[in-house]
Amino acid sequence: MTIDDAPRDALRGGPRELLRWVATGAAVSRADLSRLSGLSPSTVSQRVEALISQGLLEETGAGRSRGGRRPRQLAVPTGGAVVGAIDLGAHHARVGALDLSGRVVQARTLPVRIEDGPEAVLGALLAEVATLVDGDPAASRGGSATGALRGVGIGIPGPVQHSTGRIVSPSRMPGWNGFDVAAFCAGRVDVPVIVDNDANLMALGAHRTAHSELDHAVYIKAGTGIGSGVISSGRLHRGAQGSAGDISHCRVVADPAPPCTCGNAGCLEAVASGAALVTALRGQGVPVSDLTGVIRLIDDGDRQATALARQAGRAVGEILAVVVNFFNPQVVAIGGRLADCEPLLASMRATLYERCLPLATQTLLIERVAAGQDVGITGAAHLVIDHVVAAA
Amino acid sequence: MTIDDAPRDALRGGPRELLRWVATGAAVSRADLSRLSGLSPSTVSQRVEALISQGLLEETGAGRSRGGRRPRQLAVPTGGAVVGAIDLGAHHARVGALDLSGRVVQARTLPVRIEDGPEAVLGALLAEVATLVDGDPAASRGGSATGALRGVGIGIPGPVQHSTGRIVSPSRMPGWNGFDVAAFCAGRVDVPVIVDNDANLMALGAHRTAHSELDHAVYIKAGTGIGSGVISSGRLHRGAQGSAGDISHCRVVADPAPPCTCGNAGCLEAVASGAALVTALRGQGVPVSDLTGVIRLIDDGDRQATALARQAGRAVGEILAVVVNFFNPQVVAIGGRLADCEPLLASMRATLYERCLPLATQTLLIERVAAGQDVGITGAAHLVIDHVVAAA
DNA sequence: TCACTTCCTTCGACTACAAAACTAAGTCAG
DNA sequence: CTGACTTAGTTTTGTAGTCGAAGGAAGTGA
Repeated sequence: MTIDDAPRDALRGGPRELLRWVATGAAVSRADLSRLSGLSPSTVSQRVEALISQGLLEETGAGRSRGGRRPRQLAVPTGGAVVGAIDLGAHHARVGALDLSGRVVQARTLPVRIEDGPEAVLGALLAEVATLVDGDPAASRGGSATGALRGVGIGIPGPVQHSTGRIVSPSRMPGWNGFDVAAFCAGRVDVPVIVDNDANLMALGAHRTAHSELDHAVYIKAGTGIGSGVISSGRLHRGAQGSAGDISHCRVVADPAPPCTCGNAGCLEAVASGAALVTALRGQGVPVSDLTGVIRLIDDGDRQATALARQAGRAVGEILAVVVNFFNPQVVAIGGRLADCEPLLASMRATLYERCLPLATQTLLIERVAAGQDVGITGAAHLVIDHVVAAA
Repeated sequence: MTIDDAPRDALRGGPRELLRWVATGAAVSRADLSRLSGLSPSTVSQRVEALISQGLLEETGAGRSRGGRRPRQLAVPTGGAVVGAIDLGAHHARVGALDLSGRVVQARTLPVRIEDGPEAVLGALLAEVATLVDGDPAASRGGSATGALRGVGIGIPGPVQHSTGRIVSPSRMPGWNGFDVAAFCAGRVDVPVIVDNDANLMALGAHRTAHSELDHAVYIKAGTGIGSGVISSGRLHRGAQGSAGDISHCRVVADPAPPCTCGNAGCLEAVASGAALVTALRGQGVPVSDLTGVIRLIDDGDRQATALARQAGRAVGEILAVVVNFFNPQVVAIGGRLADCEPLLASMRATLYERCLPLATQTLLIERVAAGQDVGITGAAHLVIDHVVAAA
């Protein structure tokens, strides 16, 4: 199924925004919404009515008075697991069932063998989504229209053409090239399936969670691979081919320049990704098997591992410096498993401050992505919710 | 005076867009506009009426029949020089008077000595604008409301906070730091003055002229200095501080890394700008005095100059590769005086194709900015026109 | 001359939103 | 515990923007 881009009303008083204000707790009553959105009370009432009738919003009794009539409290129906989300990683997938507010109701991490191919992997994950959604006690209690699955969002650790849902020459996913994820899933579930790059989903999740008031943001996902997601004017920027944010094969100075899976040498991914760190440490005779091991070594203060982490941080900072000068975002946040790695973060920060225009870093926030391991599925859910609300 | 950002209706059938379609010749009649915009004939008629009554549009008799009633031709009042524009450069300024369609009515290039300070320079240029506008024969003929000056747009070769019109730590403009251009000009002319970075204006001019149907574009301005302008979702992306596109101090690999005016070494500007080429050639004992001389040498096939141009092209390509991977534009165009320098362009292209994700370059256009020396003032005029139409 | 096309306007209807009036339900001072 | 005031939300009415249908204007072509 083909999904067009996020519609215009995303900003400024659209139903989507009303919903989000309620979901985030910024608004509790119709009066709040009226104040926040600038819409007249009558219009808000009308829209709220519509949202309630669609099951996207509900009344939850009266609130505390503020000196007059008590507000009729609004809430996004919680506990109803109505959105499925899959955040596929190199070795694991985070699968979740979320409610309409974007809150995680149920989630679990599953081991994944990408090399088993798309059918096997996605089939198993979709089954798990179904289990999680059905297993939600609230849903089985109620079971009515409100509790029904409304859509599934999927994040893929590689280039995805969001418009078609097709995977395009991924570097670490043998057997997935050209696979039409959306079409495959459409055959298994009868709700909309939205596919996007994992870094994009992280960006969306992090932005909606922590930075919704900022216009321009860049999120780096540093895990086994390395990628980024871009928010421009409050919306996900996917670019012409949908490959925006894919900085993994940007060249960085490194001596020696390690060869990359793409055939070139000195790619950011070959220097700063989790996979690269594992390879490099092994090459130095350190017996690590995976990224977890590397992170443990760094946390333990291992000299070799720390040096590599610093180098990785510098490399990320180098690329990010160009990005920050060019794009001038309000915030740069780093997520993924390497985000908790202090030496990497520190040298990334240092490089950024050293190499950027003072004007660009003057008020720039450089942060860790806060939302933890559920950012990805949160972002996926938001994408689905936006689509559902737009279609309503 | 403070100017807020381009309003929302810029896209999709707003008065601005109608005007532009007429200005570009894409539409000649109300029927054309209806087809192009998707608006109903009645709505178009109504809007056109409003635009005509504001003097922003006029009827110019009947057109050729296409098998039925002849269209009542529409046109933007031409010949009336109603927008002033200044494109300030390091040594010269292009000053122009343009009509509401963005066409240049009168323009001339003046020598400028930036070091004389903002008051002297801007004072002289504003006077010249007044002369050009008044000197327009059509304006003095008609002289009515239509021919009155509606606004002035100014491009500055350094960082500008577009929202306030203030210059922020420019690297090659001694005495200009912190100067409030908009406030200064507001005291001299009684129409809106809009100030922006010169690269942004070039980007806007080039996009409106040649790529108006593309969503995402990057324009490099390579002259005495080096900068870029970014179009995201059809609109100028200025970023958080308004410094977006300022890639002049991104570091590139160069051996030896030449020192930059900013205090660092190896900045793009210190390797690939016109000023850098002059300095480098002089350092090699070649007696050139300015950029014109360098370009002549390159055109003549001088070995040293060509080698430097190639190095410059590689440097630009290196940075641009990151930008293209990150931003994934539909087009990258290079303008400024160095854009006509073949060796530079060629090695930039080569570097770009070598270093970018195939997905990102697959359909990427890499071009020269077409509009010539008037792109800047054209962009400035568009900014002013957009503002005028929005205010109407 | 008549059917048909294209261009544009007029008019009625619909929609989205707002302003004002009104109902509902509370607080608080005396 | 009563009446003035406050806040919340609905209903009613009005207005602006847009569309669709119908129709007038002005042409072409058989």
